Amino acid sequence: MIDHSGEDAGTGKLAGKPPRTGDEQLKSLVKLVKVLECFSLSDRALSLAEICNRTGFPRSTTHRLLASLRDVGFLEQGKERDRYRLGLKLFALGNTALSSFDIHREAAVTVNSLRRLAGHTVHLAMFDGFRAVVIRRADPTVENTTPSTFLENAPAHCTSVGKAILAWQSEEVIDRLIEAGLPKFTPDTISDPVALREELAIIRERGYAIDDGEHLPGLRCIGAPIRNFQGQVIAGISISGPTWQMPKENIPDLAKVVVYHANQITENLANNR
Amino acid sequence: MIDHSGEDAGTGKLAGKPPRTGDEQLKSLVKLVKVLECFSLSDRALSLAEICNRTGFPRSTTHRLLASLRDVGFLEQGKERDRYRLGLKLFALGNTALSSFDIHREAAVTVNSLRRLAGHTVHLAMFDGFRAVVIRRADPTVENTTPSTFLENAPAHCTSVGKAILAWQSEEVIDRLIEAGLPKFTPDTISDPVALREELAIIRERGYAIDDGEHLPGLRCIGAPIRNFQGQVIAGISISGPTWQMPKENIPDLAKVVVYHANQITENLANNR
DNA sequence: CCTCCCGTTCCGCAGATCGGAACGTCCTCC
DNA sequence: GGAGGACGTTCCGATCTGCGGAACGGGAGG
Repeated sequence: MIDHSGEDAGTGKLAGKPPRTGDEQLKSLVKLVKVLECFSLSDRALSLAEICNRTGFPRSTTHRLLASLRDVGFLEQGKERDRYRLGLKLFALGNTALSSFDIHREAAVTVNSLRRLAGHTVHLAMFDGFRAVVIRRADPTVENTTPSTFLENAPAHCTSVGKAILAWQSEEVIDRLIEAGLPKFTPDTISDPVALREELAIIRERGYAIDDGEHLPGLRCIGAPIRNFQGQVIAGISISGPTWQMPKENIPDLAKVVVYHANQITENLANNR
Repeated sequence: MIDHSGEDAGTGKLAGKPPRTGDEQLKSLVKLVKVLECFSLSDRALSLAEICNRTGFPRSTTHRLLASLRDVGFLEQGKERDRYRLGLKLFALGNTALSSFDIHREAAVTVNSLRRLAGHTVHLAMFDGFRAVVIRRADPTVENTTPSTFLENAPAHCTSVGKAILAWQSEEVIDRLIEAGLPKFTPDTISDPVALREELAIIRERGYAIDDGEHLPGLRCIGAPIRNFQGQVIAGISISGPTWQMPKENIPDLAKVVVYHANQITENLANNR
C-alpha cells in the first residue's frame, strides 16, 4: 500500500488538518519542555501557580507535569508544598551533553592560548537557534575564575559571539530570531531589524563582530565565527573586557588574533572528524 | 499535623488495584528519560538500534521518541541518517539548574579557600541518590584548569566525596545503591556490601572519608559531608592528589582542613535560608 | 468565623501514543 | 551482480494514557 493517499499535494483538500508539520510528535514532551523553560537564572524557584500563568496550562495538568518531572529528577521540590527548582539530573545530563560536543574538547587548548595572548576573558559559545550558549570560558587571572562561574547563554543580537555566529546563518534563522524580538539591554543595543541586518552584512565583510556595550554598558567584545566540518557556522569565540582596557585602536590587531584562533578551532574540527 | 486520616494505617481499605504507587505518572516521560540515560561519557553518540537494545523499546517507538527529543533540542543528529547525541538545550537547562543550587553559590569562596590552603584539587559534589555529581571544581595551578574540565559524576562507593555523603544517608538509600551494584574500578575498590557498611561506620565515627586509589589507582582523596539547612547531608567536598603528594601522615591534618571547610559551607547554607 | 487562594486528588471521555508490519536504502557477502 | 541482512522510516488502527473540569482540604487574611 503505499500510500499516496494523503500527500498534501497543493490541491488542498479535505485533509482537514492533519498537522503535516513533521515538527514534533510527542505532545506531552512539548509541554514538559515548556514547563522546564519557565525556569531561568532570574526565576530559579517557581510555584505551581506561577508555572500555570507562564505556560497557560490548567492547574491539574500542570500539577501532573510537575509531579512527573520531579519523580524523574528533572525538578526538585523543597518541602511538601514548596516551589519547584530545576533538578540535579538535568545538570548531570547537561554535563554529559557538554562533554559530547567535539568542539568543547577540540577548542580547549586554543581557548587558553587566546586568553594568554590577548590577556582578556575568552568565551566559547554554541548557537541553539536563538541564543549563544557559552560552553567554555577562560579568565585572564586565576582569582577571576570564579566570580560568575556558571556559564550563561546570551542573546545573539547584542553580543560579539552571538553576532559573529548570526552573520553566517541562513535568512530563515535570522528571520525567526528577529520575529522572536530584539530586546534592548542598553541604549546601544541594536533592536531594529534593518539595522541588525546591516550590521550582519558588515560583519560578514569584515570577518569578525564587535560588541560595544550593546549587552552590558562599558563592556567591549570581539568575536569570530567557528565552522563545523561541513562549513556551517555553529559556534563562536570572543574576547571581552572593560572598554578602557580595550581601546578602539587596538581592535583591528586584537581581532586578527581572535579570528586566527577561531580558524584554528575550525581546522581542528575538520581534521578530527 | 495534618491528617492521619488515611495514611498507611494498616487497615488497607478497598484499594482495588489502582497502582497507588504515587511514583510517577507520565509514562512517556519515564521512557524519554530512559532514552536520555543511554548516553554517557563513553557513549556519546548512539544509533537507533543501539538505543533500542539498551532500552528494550520497539524500533518504531524508539524512533518516535528520538525524533521528538530531537525536535525539542534535547538530542541532536549529525546528518539525516546519523547517530544521535545529547543536545545543546539539555546543556543550557543543566546550566540553569546548576546556577539555581544555593550551594553552588554559597560554596564558591570556600572552595577556593580550600584549594589555596590545601594545595590540592578540590571537588564539590551533590548526591542524586546514586552518584556524586560534581558541581564545582578548583585546581591548584592555573594551567591545570583544563585537563578534564568538564565535571563528572562519580560512583558513590569508591570516592571520598561519595562515601562522605553516603555515610550519612538513610539505610534505605544505602540499600538501594548496594542493590544497584558496586562495580570494581581498581583492586582496592570496596565492592562487598558488608565491607562497605563497615567502611561507612568508620567514616561516621571519624567524620571524614578517605579514598585510597579505590576509583583511580594512585589517587588519594579526603572528603567531608555538607548538610543543608535541615541537617541532611546532601553534598560533599574533597581534596585529591597523587598518592605521593599526599603522604599518609599528612592525612589527619589535611582532613581537619577539609572538614572545617565543609562545615563552613554547611553554615553558609543554614544562614542564608 | 468566613472567604479567598493555592495545591492536591478524582474520574470519565477523547484523542494521543503504541507498536506490528511493510517499505526503502545501504551494506556485505557470496 | 544478486541475495540477504541490518537499519531507519512510515503507516495505521486499537488501546490506554493523559486531559482537565470539578471538588476537596488547609492555610492566610480579614
